Amino acid sequence: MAPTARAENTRQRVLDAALSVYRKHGHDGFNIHAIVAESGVSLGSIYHHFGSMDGLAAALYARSMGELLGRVAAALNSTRSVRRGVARIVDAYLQFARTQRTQMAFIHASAYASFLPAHATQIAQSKARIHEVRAFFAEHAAAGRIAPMPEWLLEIMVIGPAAELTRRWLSDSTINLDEARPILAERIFRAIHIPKHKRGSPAVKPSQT
Amino acid sequence: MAPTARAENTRQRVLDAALSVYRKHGHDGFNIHAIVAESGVSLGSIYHHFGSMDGLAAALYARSMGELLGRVAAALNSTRSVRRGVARIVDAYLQFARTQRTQMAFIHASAYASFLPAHATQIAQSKARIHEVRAFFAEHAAAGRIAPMPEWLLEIMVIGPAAELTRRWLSDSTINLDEARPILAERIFRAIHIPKHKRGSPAVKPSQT
DNA sequence: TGTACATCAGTGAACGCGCGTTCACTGATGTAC
DNA sequence: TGTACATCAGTGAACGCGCGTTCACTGATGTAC
Repeated sequence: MAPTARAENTRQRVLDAALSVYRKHGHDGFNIHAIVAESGVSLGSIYHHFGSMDGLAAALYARSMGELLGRVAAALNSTRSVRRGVARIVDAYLQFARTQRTQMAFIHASAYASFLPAHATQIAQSKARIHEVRAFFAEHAAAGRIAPMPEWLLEIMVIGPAAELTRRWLSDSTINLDEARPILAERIFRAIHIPKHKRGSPAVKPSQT
Repeated sequence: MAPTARAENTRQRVLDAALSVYRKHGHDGFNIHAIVAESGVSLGSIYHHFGSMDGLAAALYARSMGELLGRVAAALNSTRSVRRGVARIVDAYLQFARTQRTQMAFIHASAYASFLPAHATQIAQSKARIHEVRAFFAEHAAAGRIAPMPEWLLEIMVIGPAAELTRRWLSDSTINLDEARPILAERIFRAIHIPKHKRGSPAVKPSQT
C-alpha cells in the first residue's frame, strides 16, 4: 500500500467513526476523545491527519456535502425538461436525507459552525458539482422557460423548500418525506416555470433546445 | 415596583445583554460569564432566574421566536387574498431579518440545539401565533384557492424559501434581500395558488369567501 | 540487493483552561397581625 | 403604623471536569546509491 493510500485509509476510517459518534451521541457528544474510542485510531494520529478538531469536522462536512451534491448532480444527468429536472433534484436531495440521515443532520446542524469559514477553501471545493445544477437552470433560463430572477434566487427557490422539509423531518418524526416528495417537486416546478404560451422574448435564445 | 415586575425587568436585561454578546462575540463567545459582564447582573442572579445556561438560551430563543411570529401574524391581519397574504408573510419575515438580524441569526443557529427539546413547552408557547397563519391558509385551502397538500407542507412551501434566503444572507454579504423580496413572494404565490378557472370542487366550500 | 537516511504515520500520557454550576450568604419586598 | 417573618432577588468566590491540544517518542514506508 502506497503511503498516500495508507493515510487516506486512516482518514476515511476516522471520518466514518466521527459519523458514528454523531449518530450515537448527537452534537453534544461529538468530541475528539469519543472519536478516538470509536475509530481505534490514536489521538496523535488524528491530529497528524486533521490538524485540529475543527479540521476534522470540516473534513467530515466537506465529504458529506460532496456526496450530497454529487448525487444531486448525477440525478440531473441528461435530463431535458425543467419539470423532470426539478423532480430529480428534489428526489435526490430527499433520498440522501433518507439513506444518509446522519450526514444530512451533520450538514444542517453545521450551517453556522465556525469551522466553515475557517476552512472555506476545502468547503468550497466540496461544492464543486453545484455548477452542473446551475448550468442546467442557466440553459432553461436563457430559453425563457424559467421566470426571470438572479441565479442565486432560483437556487434558493428550488433548494429552500426541500431543505426546510428535511430540517423539520430531522426533528419531527410525524413528517412524511414520501408523502411530501411528489407534491413538493410539482409545486416548486410551478413556482419557477413559465409555460410556453406565456413566454416573451428571452434574453438569449439557444439555437437548439 | 411589584416583585414580579422587578424580576421581569432583570430577566429582560439579561436577555438583552445575551443578545449583545451574541452579536459581538458570535456563537463561540456566547457563554454565561460574558453575559454576566455585559449585563452587570450577577452570576447567581442569572441562575436564580434561568436555572441554567440552557434555560437562558431557551428563554432568548423563545422571546425571539415569539417576536418573529408575532410580526408575521400581525402582518397577516385582515388580509384577504392569497397573493397579498403570502407577500405580507414573506415581507414580515425578511423585514425581521433585516431589523433584528442578531435575533434571526440566533434563531437559525439554534435550530438543532439541545436546549430546544429540553424546554419544549416554553418553545411551543412562543410559537402560539403560528395558528393565525395556519388559519389563514386553512380558509383559502378550504375554498380551493390553494393546491391540495398537507397543512405542514404548505407551511414549508411558504417559509422554506424565505428561510433559505435568510440563511444565506446571514453568511453571505452579496445576497440582496431587497432584490429578492418581491420576486420570492410572487414565485411562492405561484407555487401554491390555484387560479379560479382551474379550480375543481374543493373538499369544503365556505358559505362566504 | 543491501544499507543508510529521510519522511510519513501512529502513539498516548499529560496538560491546562474555559465555562457551567454550586453554595452560603446578604439585601429587598411583600404579608400577617 | 409598626414589628416579625417569609419569600423572593441578588451576590461572587470557588470548584471541577470535560475536552481540545501538545509533545517526545516509536514504528513503517519510500528513496538514494
